[in-house]
Amino acid sequence: MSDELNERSRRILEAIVEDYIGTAEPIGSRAVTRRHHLGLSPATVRNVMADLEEMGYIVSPHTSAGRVPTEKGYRFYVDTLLQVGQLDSQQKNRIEQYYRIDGLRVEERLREAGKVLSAISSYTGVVMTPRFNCTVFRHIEFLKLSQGRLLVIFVSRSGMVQNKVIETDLSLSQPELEQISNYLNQTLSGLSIQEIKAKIVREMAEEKAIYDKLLSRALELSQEAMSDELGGQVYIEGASNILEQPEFKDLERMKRLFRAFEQKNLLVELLDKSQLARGVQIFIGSESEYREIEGCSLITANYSSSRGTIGTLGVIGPSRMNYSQVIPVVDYTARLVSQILENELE
Amino acid sequence: MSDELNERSRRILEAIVEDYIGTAEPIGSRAVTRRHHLGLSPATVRNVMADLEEMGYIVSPHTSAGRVPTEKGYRFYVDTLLQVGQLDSQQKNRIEQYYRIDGLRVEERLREAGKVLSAISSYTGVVMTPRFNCTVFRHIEFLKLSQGRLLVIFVSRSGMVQNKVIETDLSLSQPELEQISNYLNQTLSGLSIQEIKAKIVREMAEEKAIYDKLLSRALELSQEAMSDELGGQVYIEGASNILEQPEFKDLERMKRLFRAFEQKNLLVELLDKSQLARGVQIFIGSESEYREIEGCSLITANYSSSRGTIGTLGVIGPSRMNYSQVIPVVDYTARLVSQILENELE
DNA sequence: CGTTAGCACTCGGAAGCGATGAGTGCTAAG
DNA sequence: CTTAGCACTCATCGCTTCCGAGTGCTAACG
Repeated sequence: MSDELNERSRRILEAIVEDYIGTAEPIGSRAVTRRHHLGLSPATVRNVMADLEEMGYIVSPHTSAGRVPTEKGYRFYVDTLLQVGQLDSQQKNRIEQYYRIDGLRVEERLREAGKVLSAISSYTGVVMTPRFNCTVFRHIEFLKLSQGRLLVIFVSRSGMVQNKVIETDLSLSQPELEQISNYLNQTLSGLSIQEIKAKIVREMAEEKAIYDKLLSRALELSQEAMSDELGGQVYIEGASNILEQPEFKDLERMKRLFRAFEQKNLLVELLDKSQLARGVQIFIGSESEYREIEGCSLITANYSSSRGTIGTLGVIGPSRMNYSQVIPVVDYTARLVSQILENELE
Repeated sequence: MSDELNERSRRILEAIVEDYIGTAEPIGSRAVTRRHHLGLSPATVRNVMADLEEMGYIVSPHTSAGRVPTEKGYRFYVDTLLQVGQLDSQQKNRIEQYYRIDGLRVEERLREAGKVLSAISSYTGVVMTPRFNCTVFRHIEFLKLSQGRLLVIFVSRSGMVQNKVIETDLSLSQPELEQISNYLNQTLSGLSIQEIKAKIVREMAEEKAIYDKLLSRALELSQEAMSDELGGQVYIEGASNILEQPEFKDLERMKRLFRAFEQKNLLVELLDKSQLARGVQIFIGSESEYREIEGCSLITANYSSSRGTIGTLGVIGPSRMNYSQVIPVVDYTARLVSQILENELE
């Protein structure tokens, strides 16, 4: 596909994309020659632009307007034209400043990261907390709420606290529950949740051989407790920031985006996908397969600790997004968050 | 003040407010006579309207438009003209339907309440979780994160889990921390946080007399742990709902509101105020003293359990809000939430 | 043969303009 | 005190016009 475009066409496409990112207004042939002295006349540029349009990289909103990049255009730009620079140290400092706060919980730090992303990029920041499955066990606690209902509290090695309510037929007294907690805390410490799940299944299979009532109950409870996926919460920060973008003058479009923000499960799916890949990922417009965020792009990166904790963060903005600026910011923030998860917990 | 208006004026003001709530368009003298047969001619109504305007209950946006209620107008309407009906059982059912979900944590239930408020009112729902200070102690747990940093987990009697990170000079081993946890769990069980704080202060004062090292450390830790206000989280649900309201055609106004939603501490302050009162509270426009939510009204009610837990929930919408419908919804939802807090935990 | 100048054409958006009509305040009669 | 009548105001709507940015095409140029 990249053979399709010769050097000149590329430079012109690049000019159009960059100018459009800057101005949010359709770019005409004249504007291209004016701002980038390519040694070409507007007429020549026009010919090239007609070709680019034919190939689907740009479109014109109406006859007498300039051209605007299509998704394909942005994609080509991002893949082959764009070179992402390093963050200058000034911006690095600016990001780091945000993290100089002590005594925060992991959750707060993650939320803070979302705010940073939003503030620096001037779009909207998103952070997905680590999936429970991807964390390492540190501590579990059972508290009896009422007959048949138990509150379970998990703590992961990185210090994230999660809780859920489970219903069970086993009628256990609080002292018995404490025994079970103690037992599990000893035997499961340091294992990943996935390992634990496997272990439980394995031991349950040998259950007939288990005469230890406590053990069998402990297994039953912990299976129940870990049954479904926990976590994967999404923080959306600075949603109002995105309203400054001229594309959201359009009321309808804005409503749709905010609806999407409220349906967080949608974002969870999307962010989950990007968790499989390494490095910075970029979804442009409908590539994300969610019509709700039509015309928007999403730039994500994973953060992780050597303990296996893994989550995703990123920025949502209009497709007309300042990729060259946002990409390194997302990248750097993800690294910083990883580092914090690593260091702060020693 | 209510002497100011005779019966006829009141009925006309009522008509204007109600019609305006319904149509969102300025109400003219003719419209009043047409929709409410008061046995008066438009000319008479005009005279009355001129008086009402003079007194500040209504204004006209421009010469040739009808009249629109002022904040004073809404306030008078709410205070003396409005009679709130009971919820019909159909709506009650509709609300209750939302709560038929099992196995939810208290936090999720509260969030759900916000969604209900939003869905039923078609404005935006807000819920403030109980302030930590207003809960009853159930359980505490200390986990060591790294040198000098401890994770503290609290559970309230209603099953709400909160955690924070504290920094301490005391270097304690995990077993010691467990001892302390156990000690505190035994001695503090069933006390309200406020009682506990008082107790700690009292016992600290007698500290010289304490030779029990464990006890003294336990006191120190728990004081640190409870030092500042926890909780008071605000959930905002259905923010996008409010965008359907014609007043938010105005981009600027909308931005301001969404900015306000992001500054949750602002809402915390506001909701805190209403926590002092009993029953349904109504803030109209600038009465709330927050310019950010200019032109908006807030209807709140407290929920509580006999255990002393207490929080606030409500609805935010434009001042042109359907008070007669929303007030009973907020009231009923608060009761329902109280009941759930009470029952579910047996 | 690629490039460029010239030109006619398109079309969205702003500006101007008058008609419309809802609504008002005032006055005078009932 | 109420109301009918009337002159007046002014936002809104639809219409036309104008402007200019931008295009595609053609023909000339190097």
